[in-house]
Amino acid sequence: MIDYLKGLNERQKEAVITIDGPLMIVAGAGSGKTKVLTTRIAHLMAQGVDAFNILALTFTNKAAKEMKERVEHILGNHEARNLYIGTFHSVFARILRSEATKIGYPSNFTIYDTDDAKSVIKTVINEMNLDDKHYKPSTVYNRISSAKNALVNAEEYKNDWHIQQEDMRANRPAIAQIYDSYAKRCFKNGAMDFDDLLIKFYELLKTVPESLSKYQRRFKYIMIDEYQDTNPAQYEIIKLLGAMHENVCVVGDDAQSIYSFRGATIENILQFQKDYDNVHVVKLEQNYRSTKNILNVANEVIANNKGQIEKTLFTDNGDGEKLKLVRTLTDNDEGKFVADTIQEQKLRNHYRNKDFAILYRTNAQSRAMEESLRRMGIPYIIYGGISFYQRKEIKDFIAYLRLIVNPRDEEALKRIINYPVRGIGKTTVDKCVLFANEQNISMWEVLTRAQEYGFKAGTLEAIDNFVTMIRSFASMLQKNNAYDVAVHVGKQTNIVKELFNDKSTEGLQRYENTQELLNSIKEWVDDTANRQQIDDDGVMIEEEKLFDEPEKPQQELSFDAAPAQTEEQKKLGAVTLGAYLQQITLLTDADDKDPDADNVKLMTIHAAKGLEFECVFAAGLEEQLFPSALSINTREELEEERRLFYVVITRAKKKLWITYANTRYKFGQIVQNEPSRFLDELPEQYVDKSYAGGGLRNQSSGSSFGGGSAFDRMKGGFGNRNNDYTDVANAEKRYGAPPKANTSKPSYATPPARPQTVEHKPAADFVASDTSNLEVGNKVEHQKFGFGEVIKMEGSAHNPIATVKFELNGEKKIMLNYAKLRIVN
DNA sequence: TACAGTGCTTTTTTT
DNA sequence: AAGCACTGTA
Repeated sequence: MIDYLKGLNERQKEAVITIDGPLMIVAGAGSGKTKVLTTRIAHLMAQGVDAFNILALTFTNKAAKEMKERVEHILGNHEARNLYIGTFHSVFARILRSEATKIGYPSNFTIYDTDDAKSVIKTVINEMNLDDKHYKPSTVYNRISSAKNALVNAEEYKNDWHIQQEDMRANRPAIAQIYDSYAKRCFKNGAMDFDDLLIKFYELLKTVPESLSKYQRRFKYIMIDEYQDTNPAQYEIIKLLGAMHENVCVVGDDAQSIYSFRGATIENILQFQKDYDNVHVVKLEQNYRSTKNILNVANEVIANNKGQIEKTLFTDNGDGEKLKLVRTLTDNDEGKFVADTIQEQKLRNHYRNKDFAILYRTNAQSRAMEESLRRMGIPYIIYGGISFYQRKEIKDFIAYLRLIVNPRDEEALKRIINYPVRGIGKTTVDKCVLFANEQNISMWEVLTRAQEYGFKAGTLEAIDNFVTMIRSFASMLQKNNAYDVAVHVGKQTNIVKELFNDKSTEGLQRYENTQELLNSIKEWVDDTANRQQIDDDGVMIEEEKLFDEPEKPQQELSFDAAPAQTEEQKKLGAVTLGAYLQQITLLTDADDKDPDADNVKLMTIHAAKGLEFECVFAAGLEEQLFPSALSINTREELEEERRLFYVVITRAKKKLWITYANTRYKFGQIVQNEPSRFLDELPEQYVDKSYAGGGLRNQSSGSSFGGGSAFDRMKGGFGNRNNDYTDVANAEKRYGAPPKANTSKPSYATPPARPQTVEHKPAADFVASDTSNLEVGNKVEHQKFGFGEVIKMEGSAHNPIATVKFELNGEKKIMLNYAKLRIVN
């Protein structure tokens, strides 16, 4: 075993060896939080605590996986596999899978993602004859979700005066009713949405004493990462689970609380100290991640927030470079600047692609970045946005699988009942739903008893065929693993073939996606089976059996009297389709991307929480965007935006660029934004300001205005101002002369002083030479820098870079793909 | 019933 | 810009 206490500082050591009683670790950014958590788990186990008795809740699946691996590494054995580590949602889903029947759900309950949930809400709204333009499913969903996260059920929602006032004011008084119907519909469908995974688990603990005591006894040590981002539902669950042993350790940083929109509240940190006596508090204030310059800026920025736990981050790291604050004309120019700078940094400082992250406030900002990176041939990967599992073809495929496992899943059923087209159209579906509602049975049941409802012969036959097919699939579940079932379904339904026959580019892509889905199911089956192998060898014992007498096989709510666990099922073990589906919805797309792959990472700041990168670009620092226009109405909202800014700054280890554009596209229209107010908060002594009028690539302007580089265009005539700056004087003071506009185009800014260049006037007949054979010693003429001599060649064949010593302007690195050089000799 | 074309809306962040 | 719902046509 590694001497794990070595290499910890005093505070970290304190946090690790304090194992009994409530502990709160206030961990500043980059203070070695993960290290402390993993070491603490290893320490617990080294002290003889059984891994089965340790529960660790993380914010992402990725963090859970990493934690497991690191504990394993420290201990040098595989005991860590037995730890209960995962996200709140996945851990609770797993437990609920074995306990769901106690609260009336089938053990194969479906997990609805946000799209499914909204779809159900929409159905409910329409059935209530409400206008779904006014009662927008997404608005209603958010409202319900907030309620759930605060442990407010439909009944309480209806009776809460304050909540009702809010809904009245928004002229949406029916939300309480929708909430009620929605909850009932989900229950009837045997489905839980994301929030249900929390509140149903809470309900289980509250209403089933055996379950409460079982898990209280089991989880002797509880650890919670990213505690500042927990919501009241999670708080209450922890409180219940930890009540027996009170060995609850929470780790968080109030300065990084950025999920209040999801119901998270910093109150939980204060409440924690009130709820337990003698909370041991440890502050980790030494930062090991960033340079002094970066950290100083971060500290000053966050100091603008009022309420916070007092702490001061410091570091022994070097000063590092100043931060670069860069303004560009457009969002496209911003993208170009970022791509150019990455290219330049790779060559100059030998960085790899994976050393860079481009972080932004909204997913929509990725597009401009993507285009530039693609044009430069820089490999990148985008996190977030539409995940793989949200693609239509994937959801369709999975809907079949869901229906097979849980025939009450009405969302899945409606999705595929006529896909591929089989003559069960909208009219028929509507009728089925109506019958189902009238008789309070599931839509599936209506289908199985279709002959009772007087459908036309043709329709009846179509329904019959459909039911027969689904039943035949379902009969496979007991003997076949998830992969085999999926392959069979793909073949029999013709959905794969249909996509295969679509020879359009999108069709091809969709076909490939279904193949990828099948591959990933295969991978999951193999992985899971492997882990089972270890069970058989006695290293690991699966699931809850360890603690209680074996439970009675649960009544399957699926198909006509499903038999209890058979030998075959036991042999099949954990690789069932049901088990597969249970985890699939909870996967983030970050989970199946390799973080070590050598590509530039693009993601929102939210998604970057907990990560670190050598070089970071914080993009889009503009009013309306960051801080978001929607979050500037209250101090609380604004402070959360500022914390978000703090988070992005503290992701950087070595270098940080902060960029913003004068104009950018929004909903297909150009909008003009002021620089972000947060830029005012950057202390000048740590920041270099500059202007990138299109970066190095001013020969190939791809900017939306066409013709010439941004810089060139700027030199053109300026017309009338037509912008609506509200704080002109201040803006000028900060950022130089005001943006101006010519008549037809948006305003341009005058750049702050650039590095001095002695202007060179090229000859009238200047013609760029072919520079593919350029070599050291060549004399050249550059359009702007004048005459010089090539002193060094580097870069790759398709992106050569020459270092030229100019007579008047000194040494410059010239990217030959973009610059025009005339070879003189 | 199925598809094609048209107009309309888009809330920041996510399990 | 783009996706979606709705309308009209075959």
